[in-house]
Amino acid sequence: MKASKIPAATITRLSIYSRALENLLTQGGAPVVSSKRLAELCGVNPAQIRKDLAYFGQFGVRGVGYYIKELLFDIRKILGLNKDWNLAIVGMGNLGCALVAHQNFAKQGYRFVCAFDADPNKIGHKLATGLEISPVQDLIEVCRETKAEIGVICTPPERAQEIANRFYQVPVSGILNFAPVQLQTCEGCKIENVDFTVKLDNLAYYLSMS
Amino acid sequence: MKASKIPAATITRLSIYSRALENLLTQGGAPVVSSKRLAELCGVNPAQIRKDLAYFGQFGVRGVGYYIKELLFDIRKILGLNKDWNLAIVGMGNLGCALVAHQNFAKQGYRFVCAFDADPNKIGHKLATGLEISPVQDLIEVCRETKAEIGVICTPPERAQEIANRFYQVPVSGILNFAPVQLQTCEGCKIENVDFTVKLDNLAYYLSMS
DNA sequence: CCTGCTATGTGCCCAGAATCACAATGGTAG
DNA sequence: CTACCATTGTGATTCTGGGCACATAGCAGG
Repeated sequence: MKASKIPAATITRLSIYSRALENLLTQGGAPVVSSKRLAELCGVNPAQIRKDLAYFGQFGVRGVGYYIKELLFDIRKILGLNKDWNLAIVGMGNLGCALVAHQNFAKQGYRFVCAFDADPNKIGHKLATGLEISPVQDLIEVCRETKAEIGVICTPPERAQEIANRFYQVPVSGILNFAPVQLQTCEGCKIENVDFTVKLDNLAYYLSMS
Repeated sequence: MKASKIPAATITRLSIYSRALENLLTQGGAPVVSSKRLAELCGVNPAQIRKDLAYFGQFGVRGVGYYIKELLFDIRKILGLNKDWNLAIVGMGNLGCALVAHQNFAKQGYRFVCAFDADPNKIGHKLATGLEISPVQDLIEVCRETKAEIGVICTPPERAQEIANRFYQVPVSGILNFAPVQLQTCEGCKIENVDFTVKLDNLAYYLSMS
């Protein structure tokens, strides 16, 4: 497809729209939503929403708005969420375990298919979901067996790059990195960082301004 | 100060620079780093770094580079990290507990001073740090007593807005929101969202493209 | 003291993204 | 069937932010 012309920010917003649409669905109410209303819920400009959607086709009805259920379906399809995705997670500390147990992943079709840790005491331990922790030495092999497509890194920062390199060898096509370091990238593997201390630093900056 | 003219992206990058500088410090080596080298570590353009810093003054030595220790100190000061920040956290599920236990917060000067949950079974339970879980009904009162400045929301999405509204009444000056909803904002309170399912959706999109 | 080298600080330009404003169009009521 | 209304889809405009390139300035060596 003509992927590269679409702003990354648009994709991020599509994801946010889908959350809002899900909420609208569970709340019941009218089966239609206008770009104006959806914009309020998402904190963006109405024209922004229409333009974002325009990249992918025409989804609305003029004079009416967007049919919530259908639009949600279409957006999920655009995002590639009409299939399940297999996740491999490394670093089963507090955060790692919390992520595996977290509801939102499963709900969106993300499934943890293998988990790793370097600590020998943790190997073989079963998580709440029944998933068993494997030694990190076996990462490449187990990832291939379980057909992991996305790697999740929850290790301390000094270990993160090494784990990423192994993921590159599997190979996985994407990495979600929770460690506060900038990973060296690799052709064919897309990296997304989740760094909440960065977000906190942002808050600290704005608070110390005013 | 002349806050508003500075791009949000610049602040985010400053935070990333500070991580890289911390790593350089612990690794030892030369006491000086060039914008070129730092740019490699952070995955950005060298000119970008110089321009980001230029918003706040002159920190380098021409022909030499930046003194790591001093630059780190200066950046932390810019970000408002030369003081400790008091955090209040709501929703002590897996994720909430993991955050309280997480090392990186304390290291950067973020301290959890109170914790809340709606589940009566959890009230009074002590966390690993010695922090005791309070009933969410007492949020406003306890936040004031403990001088909480930033609120952290780890509740399910349907509860998040209600918690935010209480935080507004305290008032806190910032909220770090882990729930996958767009919170209604409030004058004087800055909100930062940490939504890793959005990041995952981004990955899913790019992977289903190629 | 002077010359050359290196890396910063910064003015200028360009690209991309957000917003505005309007034309196009489907639905509805009379 | 026709006319009107509401809301989408989109061309044009504006603005923010990133990158290039050069002038500037500190340091080292002779």
